Amino acid sequence: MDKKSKKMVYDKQAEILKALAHPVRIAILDFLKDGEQCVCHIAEYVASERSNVSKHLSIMVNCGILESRKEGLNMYYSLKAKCILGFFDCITNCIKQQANDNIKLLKAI
Amino acid sequence: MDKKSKKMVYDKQAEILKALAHPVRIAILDFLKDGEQCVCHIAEYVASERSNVSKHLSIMVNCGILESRKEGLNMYYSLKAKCILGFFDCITNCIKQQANDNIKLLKAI
DNA sequence: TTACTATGTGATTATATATTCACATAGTCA
DNA sequence: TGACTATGTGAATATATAATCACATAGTAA
Repeated sequence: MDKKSKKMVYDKQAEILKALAHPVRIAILDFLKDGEQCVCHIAEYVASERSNVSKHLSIMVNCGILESRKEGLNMYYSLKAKCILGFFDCITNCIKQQANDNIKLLKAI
Repeated sequence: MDKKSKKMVYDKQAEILKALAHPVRIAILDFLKDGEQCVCHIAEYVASERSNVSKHLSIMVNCGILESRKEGLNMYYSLKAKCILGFFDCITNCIKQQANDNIKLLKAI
């Protein structure tokens, strides 16, 4: 792959990772892991304004992480890219290892 | 888990995802997938200033994604959390699906 | 129709992140 | 020692992202 194509791929990959890299959006993904939810329940779970939650949701829909369907007045959002749930085991391991390192450091002081 | 603990976990997870969510840092991870590299080679690969690359590297070291070792004048960086490489298959699938959707849309117009 | 509800959008402001440049540090080697 | 090289850091600036509020839209139901 040439340099320009690689740059394009890195940019696109970053776009998707950016769409994941926010505590509110991570909370949403966690909430959606067991199935679709409407915006009002999501907003309640993440304890944030609905308009703000709408924006977070649209960021994730736009990059293909979530999908939505309308039913009456409600919009239901669900996880489209289920493989993303697998990321969190790896991330949790990083966090645990860091925490253990800190404990060791603390004992050494 | 109570709300406060959940919030802490989401924040920490976001911190790690943020550390991944940048095209230069993704390029670095891609470059390091086959083994350690010194800063000068990394800077050359990602085509960015060394001081800037240093900062990107320290972001990833600080959250446990990379580790480093010094040899003479050079610092060698390597991937510590190898499981992160697995993320990119999932992300690439999202990108492919989006691209296919766009092709369908284009044909429909 | 009118009043109501859930959701989305645009403008503004606030906050966080990235880049650049000048300089500091640490190690190498004549 | 002094000149050199690789790397890191701090301050300033530039850019991107998030939150808030007021308002718009679309569907519901009297």
